[in-house]
Amino acid sequence: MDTGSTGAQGGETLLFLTDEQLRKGIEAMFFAYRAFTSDPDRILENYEYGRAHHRAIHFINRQPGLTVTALLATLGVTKQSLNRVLRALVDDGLVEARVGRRDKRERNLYLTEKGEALERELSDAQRTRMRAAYRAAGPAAVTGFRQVLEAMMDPDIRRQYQAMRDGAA
Amino acid sequence: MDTGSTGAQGGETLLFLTDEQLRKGIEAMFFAYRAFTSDPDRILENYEYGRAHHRAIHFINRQPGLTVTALLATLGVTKQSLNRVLRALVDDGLVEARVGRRDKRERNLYLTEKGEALERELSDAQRTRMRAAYRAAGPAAVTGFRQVLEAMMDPDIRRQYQAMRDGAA
DNA sequence: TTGGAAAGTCAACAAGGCTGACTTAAAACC
DNA sequence: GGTTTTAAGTCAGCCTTGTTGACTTTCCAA
Repeated sequence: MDTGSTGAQGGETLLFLTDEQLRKGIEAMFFAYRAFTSDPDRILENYEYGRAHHRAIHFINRQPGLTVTALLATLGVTKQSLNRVLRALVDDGLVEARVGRRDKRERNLYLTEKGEALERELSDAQRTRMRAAYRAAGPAAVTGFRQVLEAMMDPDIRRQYQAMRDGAA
Repeated sequence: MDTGSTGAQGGETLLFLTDEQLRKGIEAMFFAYRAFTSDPDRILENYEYGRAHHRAIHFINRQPGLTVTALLATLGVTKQSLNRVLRALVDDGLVEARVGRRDKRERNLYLTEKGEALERELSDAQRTRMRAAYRAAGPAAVTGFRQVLEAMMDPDIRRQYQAMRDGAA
């Protein structure tokens, strides 16, 4: 039904596109992603937070002053779901929601010092693993890694990702 | 605190290990993984199943006859959590749990034809995206992609992954 | 001045994790 | 042969994080 061994343009067999190769990639994604989230998860247990809080903190740190709507779009969850998380972070003094200057309906989100401290703790753990993997695999592998991941994203998100990539120098 | 611009052994600056590069990698993982799971998720909505059922089906298909304990170790969840999922799949006739031949305490898990049909539907969708990403990025990128993901896994899981990789030809 | 957008909130629900306690059957050990 | 351990299964209850639906307040803009 789906052998993957489709004849290539140049007549070359695309061995890296066989079903078996694709399955390996699928499993690698599953196992690697689980490892990737495990370090921050362990840290978050000590606080009263979960993965959802981590994601909010990450993107607020990344784009300080972004609006709730923008964060909603980035995270891909509902307003109600994000609100629960955001309220906890604001109440606990990790995130500040300032009334928009141009448009007073908007809330611009910023990390407080306390929020930045947690962000650093979480991202340090995550970067440590990422750094070890990058170092083990080497620069060429890292380029390929990023290329495949980008190609896998939905186009809208890819644009957003690339804008963020180019923006934050 | 953590500039990432550590001097290399050869005196060369490791640009691919800067904090910024690592953060890009972290975000790429997040966005790509979400896209990666979205196709099967959409299909599963039509049935009464979720991501947990998909994972069980995937690994039973991959290693037919594996025991409940082995599946537990692969998925990294509790017995109670898996049981809920597995019971539904057995009751609905997608998975068969045969009493072990050597050890009658064990249950060897197999997909039924119905189970295989759903597995195919799910993995077709996931492989279609993976194939498009692989094709867009090219063989060299795919090699790098797999290398980084493997390096990111926890060692125990990596061994398990590699065994599965080498086993299923 | 009125329509619509941004934000926030309440309530209820579902999936899928978790812990703890306990049973049954069978293997393994002594 | 009796005891201990292991594999599986189950019940109950809890938590996080997602969902829908309904509704309010504020405020920009046509």
